[in-house]
Amino acid sequence: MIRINPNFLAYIEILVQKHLDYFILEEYATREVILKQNKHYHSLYIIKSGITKCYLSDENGKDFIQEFLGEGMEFGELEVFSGNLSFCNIEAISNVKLYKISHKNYTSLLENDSVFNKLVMKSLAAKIAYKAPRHSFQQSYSIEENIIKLKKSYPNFDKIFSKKDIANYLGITLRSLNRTLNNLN
Amino acid sequence: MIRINPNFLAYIEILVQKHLDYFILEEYATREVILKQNKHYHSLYIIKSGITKCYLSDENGKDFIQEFLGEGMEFGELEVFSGNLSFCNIEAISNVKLYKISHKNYTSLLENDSVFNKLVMKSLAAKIAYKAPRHSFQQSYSIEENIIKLKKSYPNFDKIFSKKDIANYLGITLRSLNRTLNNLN
DNA sequence: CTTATAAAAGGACAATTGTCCCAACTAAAA
DNA sequence: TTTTAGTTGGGACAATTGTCCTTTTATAAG
Repeated sequence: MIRINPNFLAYIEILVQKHLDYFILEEYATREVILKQNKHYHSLYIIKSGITKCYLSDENGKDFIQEFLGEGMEFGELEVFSGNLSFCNIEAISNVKLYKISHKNYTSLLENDSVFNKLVMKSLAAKIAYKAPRHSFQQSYSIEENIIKLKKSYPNFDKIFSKKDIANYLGITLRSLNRTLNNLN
Repeated sequence: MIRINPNFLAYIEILVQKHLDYFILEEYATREVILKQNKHYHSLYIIKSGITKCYLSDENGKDFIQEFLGEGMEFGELEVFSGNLSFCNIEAISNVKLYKISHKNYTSLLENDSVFNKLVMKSLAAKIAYKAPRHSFQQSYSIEENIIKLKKSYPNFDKIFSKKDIANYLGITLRSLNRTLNNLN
C-alpha cells in the first residue's frame, strides 16, 4: 500500500553529498499539493521522509489513488522520458521532506552515473511490477476480498488513511467501503 | 488497446545487424504460449510483427489481460531488473515474429549502448504512463463508458479480438459484455 | 460425415455496488 | 460561543453486474 525504495534513497543521500548543487531539500505540510495533473514541470522529486498520495482526478471530480509513496520513491520522473505533461497529482498526507532535482541534472546523472542509471531502471520496473497485479486483483475480486487483502498487509490501514482516501484507492464509494467494513466485523 | 513502439523496433533492427549473435528470430502461431507466469527465464523478447496478449491468471482460473502487445513491444524484461519470476503469461493471438535476447546480452547492451539504454527507459516509462490512467478509468467508470471508450480508439475491436479476451481486458464477465453491447446498439 | 469443442448470445434471478439522503460528531474559524 | 466545513456512519432504494443455465452456430478433429 505504501511504496518505498530505501536502496534508492540511500544512493541519493550519497549523491546529495557528491553534487552539492544538484539537490534541493524541500518540506511540505499535510494536505499541500506538490504536483498538479496536466502541468509542465522542470524538476522531479525523491521522498526523504513522510508519505504522499499520487492520484488522478477526472472531469467528474472523482479521484483515483495510484499509490501511496513513502521514502525513496520518486515522482515526476516519467515526464523526463515522455516529454509530456504530468499525469497525476501528488499531495502530502503527512509532513514530507523531499529532494528536488531538475530534469537537466537528473538526465546528466542518468548518463554519467551507471549506478544511478541502474537504480532508476529498477525503480521504473518495480512500479510496473506493482501496478499489474494490483490492477488485476482490484478488477477481478469483490470489495470484501480487496479489503481483507489490505488488512493483511496493513492491519491498521484505517487509522493511517482517511476513509475517503481508502475508498479512492480501491476505486469504490465511501458508502460501499463502510458497508463492507461493517460486514467484516 | 494494442501497444506498439516502432522507434524501439527500428533500433533493434539496427542492433540485429550489429550484433549478429545477440538476437534469435523466432516465430509463434496463434494460441501458442510464449511465456508462463511464475517461471524463471533467461531471455526476453521484442515483437517484430504480430500481436500477443499479456495476462495474469489467478487461482480461480480467471484471466486479466494487462496489455495487447504489437510491434516493438518488449516483454520479459522486468525480470532482468527485479530478478524475480515472470509475473504474467504471454500468448500469441496472431502469427508472431519475435527477437529473443538473453538477459546477459540485454544487460550488456544496456551498459554499453546509451541509445539503447535511453530507449529502454522510455519504454518502461511508457508502460507506467499507460497503465495508470487505464486502471483509473476502468475502476471509476461503468462498463458502458469503458466500452464506448474502447470503440472510439478501436471501432472494430470486436472483430480483432474474441469476446472472451475483450471481457478479460475490461475485467468483466462475458455476460456483462454482451448485455452492454446490446444496450449500445 | 459425424463428433467434440469452443465461441457467441441471451433469459432469469441473485448479489453487489452506487446514489441520494439524513444525522452525529469533530475541529477549526469567526 | 456560534458557525462552518469536513469526516464518519448508515437507511432505503435503484442500477449495475455476476452466476447459472440453455441454445445456437461455427470450427476443428477423428
